[in-house]
Amino acid sequence: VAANAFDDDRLTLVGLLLESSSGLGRTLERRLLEESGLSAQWFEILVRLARTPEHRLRMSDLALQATLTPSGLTRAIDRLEEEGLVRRESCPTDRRGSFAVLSAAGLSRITAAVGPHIKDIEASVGAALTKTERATLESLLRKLRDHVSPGATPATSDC
Amino acid sequence: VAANAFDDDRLTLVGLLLESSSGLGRTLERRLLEESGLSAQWFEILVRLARTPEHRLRMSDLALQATLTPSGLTRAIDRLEEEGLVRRESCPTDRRGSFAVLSAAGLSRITAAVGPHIKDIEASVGAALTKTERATLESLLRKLRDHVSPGATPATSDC
DNA sequence: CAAGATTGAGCCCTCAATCTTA
DNA sequence: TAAGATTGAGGGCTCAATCTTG
Repeated sequence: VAANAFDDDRLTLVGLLLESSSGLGRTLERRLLEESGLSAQWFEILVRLARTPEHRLRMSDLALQATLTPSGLTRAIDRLEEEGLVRRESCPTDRRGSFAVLSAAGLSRITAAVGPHIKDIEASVGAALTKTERATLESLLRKLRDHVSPGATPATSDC
Repeated sequence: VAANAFDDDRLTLVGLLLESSSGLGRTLERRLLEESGLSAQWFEILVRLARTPEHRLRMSDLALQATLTPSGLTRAIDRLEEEGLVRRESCPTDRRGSFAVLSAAGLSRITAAVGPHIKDIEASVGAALTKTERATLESLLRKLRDHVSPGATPATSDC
C-alpha cells in the first residue's frame, strides 16, 4: 500500500462527504425538476418557509438557513416572487428588514412537491442504507453540522 | 410536536448532508486559499492527479472523479494550465482523447498544500467527532456514495 | 453513428460598494 | 457607526451544439 499524504484518511473522509452530497443532490434535483418543476434551491427555501408557523422568515435568517449570502438570497427571492410563490413584506418594528412570505400558490406548490420528493429520497438513500444506518448517519451529521455551520439552526427570530 | 411532512426524517437527513457538506466545504476552502492560494476545486484536481502513479488522468475520468461535466473540466484545466500547474498531453493510442498531467510546479504546490489542509480538517472535523465516529461516518458515506455517484471510484484507466 | 473534448450562451453565485434605518 | 438588504461586476458551472476521431 502506498502510504503517502495524498491518501490520508481525513482527506478521504472530506472527499466522501463532498462527493456523496453533490451526487445525491444532483440525483434528487433532476427528479425534483421533472416531478415538480422546482430547483433544489427553490425547494429548500419553500420548505423552510412552510415549516414556520406564520410561513414567513426574515431575509437574513433565511439566508443563513439556506447557506446563501444575503446577496444570493435577494436574487433567489426575486425569482420566486416573479413566479408568484413568495412575496416580500416589510417588518413593522424594524424598517430596515423584510420578510419572505410564502404565498398560497407557493404553499400548494411545495405541499404537492414534498411527497414525491420524499419517495425519491427513500429510493436513493433507502437503497444504500438501512433504517438504523440512516439514524446513525443523521446523528453524526448533526454533530458535524453544529460545529461547522453556525446559524443553520432555525432558532426563534422574533420581530 | 408538529408531525407534518415538512419535518420528515428523510428530508432532514438529506438537509443535514447538504448543509454539513457545504458548511465544511466553505470553511476549508477559506483556509486553503489563505494558506496555499488554491481553490477547493484546484486542490481536488491536483490531489487526484498526484495520487496516480504517472501523475496523469484522462480528461473524461478526471471529470467523473471531480463531479464536473466534461465542459466544466475543460475550463478548469485551462485555468490550471495557464497557472503552469497542469499540462495537457494527447493520448497516443486514441487521438480523440487527452490527458491532464501534473507539472513539477503542480506537484510541489499540492505537496506543500496537503499538510496544512489536513491540519485544518483535523481542527474542524476533529472538534466535532471522535476517531471512532469519523470511522463510522466514513463507512456510511462510502456506502451512500457508491449508490449515488457511479464512476467516482477511480478504477484503472488503461491507454 | 458514437465517443472525447471543446466552445458559445446563459444562469446563478459571490464579493464589494451603496442605500436606508437603528 | 453598525445592521439589513440590494445592486453592479466578475467568475465558474451547465446545457446544447460542434469538431475530430474510432
